[in-house]
Amino acid sequence: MRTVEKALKLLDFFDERHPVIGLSALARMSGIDKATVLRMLGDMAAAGLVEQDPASREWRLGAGILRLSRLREAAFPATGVLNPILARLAEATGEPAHASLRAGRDLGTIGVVESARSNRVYIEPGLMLPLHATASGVAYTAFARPELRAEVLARPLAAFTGATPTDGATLSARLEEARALGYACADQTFEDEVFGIAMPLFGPDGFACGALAVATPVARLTPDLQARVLAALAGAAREATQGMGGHVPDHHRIAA
Amino acid sequence: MRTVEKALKLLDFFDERHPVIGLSALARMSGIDKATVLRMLGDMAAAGLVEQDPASREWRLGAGILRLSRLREAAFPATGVLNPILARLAEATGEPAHASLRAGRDLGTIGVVESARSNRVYIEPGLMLPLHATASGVAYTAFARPELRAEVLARPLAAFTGATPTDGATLSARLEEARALGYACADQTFEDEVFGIAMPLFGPDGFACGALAVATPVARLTPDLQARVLAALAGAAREATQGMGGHVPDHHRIAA
DNA sequence: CCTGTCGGTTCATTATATACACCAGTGTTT
DNA sequence: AAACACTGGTGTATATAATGAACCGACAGG
Repeated sequence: MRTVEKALKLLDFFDERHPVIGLSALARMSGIDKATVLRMLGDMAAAGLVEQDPASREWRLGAGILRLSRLREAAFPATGVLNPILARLAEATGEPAHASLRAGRDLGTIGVVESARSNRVYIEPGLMLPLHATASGVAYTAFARPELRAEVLARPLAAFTGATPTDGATLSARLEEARALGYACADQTFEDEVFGIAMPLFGPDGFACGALAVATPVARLTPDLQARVLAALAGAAREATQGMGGHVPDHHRIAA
Repeated sequence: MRTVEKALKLLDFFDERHPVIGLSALARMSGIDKATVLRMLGDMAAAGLVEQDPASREWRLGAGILRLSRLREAAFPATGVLNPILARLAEATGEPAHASLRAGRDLGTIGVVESARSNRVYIEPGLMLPLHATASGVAYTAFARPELRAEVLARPLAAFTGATPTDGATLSARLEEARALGYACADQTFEDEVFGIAMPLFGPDGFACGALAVATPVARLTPDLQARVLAALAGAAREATQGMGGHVPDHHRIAA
């Protein structure tokens, strides 16, 4: 594997449960030799992607990421546009809403607004959403560039729950359904007890660049709630696409 | 040079003036062969650090950065804490305020709040602030870990204006002055006509981890304005340090 | 038609990354 | 106290992965 790719994969070991990681632990997690990991961390630290706590000698994501993030937001506003839309969406539906954009192979969650309820789905910040196993992923893939659809179908499809589509035929049917409806649903395909409803966000080229989604506990899902969510999502997704400078293609129609 | 380091240096060519860059242009700017740059971009795209516009084939910073940024903010809130403080600081002083944190060799600007005035200093988003040539850099370096001070003094000091301190003795005096005063001033040492006033932000270990600064056009700087800025900065910096979980060391006293 | 530039690919050469062994420091357990 | 199991970090021979010149097809302008 390419060295740069390997080094950057180290970043993926940092998440909500592992905000700081020691050298040996990171080497163990990644299966890469300690000496190599250390050199990679040093290189990434020089770019500000990671930084080392001088006291504990543990590593964490670096402030350079915040700088790059600001830089990207200045050129292509996404977070700034999406957050207020997510807030209204969560308010209107009473369930947490989240937005994700293509980042590498999968969708990276870049915005989450929780709902006020106590029993609600928890969406981890920065969670990666697999394209075949989430409502967002299916909604995105269905309206992404055709090459991507073929590529996703060719990949091995990991099972996250018993309901995860793991064969190309099933996934292909889901994608067709999403294209017909204009949105995608995921009934516990990624996490048990969680039902996801998602609509694509479009880029300037008329192809999907991400998704907007609402997640509810299956126990609370009623036809009425689903209808309300869809109505709110449709407006929110259109607004989000326009706000980011995207273009909703003519063929994209929401079943009302 | 290490391959990973070289690859990540490519990210630094993206700024406000160059939000998207083509392959050949990036190769030219970096002095690295086209083929190598392409492979590096591919690896970084797999991690979501960059992405390619499918239409124009040009490259830009990727959405994965937004994801990582959220992840870091969830673990170590900085932007979220600093922005409201910056807003109040800009409001109180009438001049733009900015915050920066250590990112690699220099300070990376991670938050800027402009003032309402028409004639004001413009701070580019994501700008890197050299440690020896800016008020923020001097304030940070003066209160950073001693090893860092030695390292900075050992580096060659680039001149940005005629007033930039380029020899160790001058810089060393500036650092001593900053340590005595508790803040640093920069009279056109980075940009002509710009006067910067900065105070350090402290980490949990009692050493500086960044800086909070106000920039004014030299023409407008009066003793009165400087006093107002210093008063506002002192409160803001203390608040910011505490908000990020840092610890203001006992020896750090602000001359009132 | 010629020319310059673009993004991208190929492949022999070589420079770079790798992993083993090792070191020093620290905290636990015996 | 002594042995042990960790930790973060270093040095170096070996092998792997990075490199860059040449090349390709496409496109734009003169």
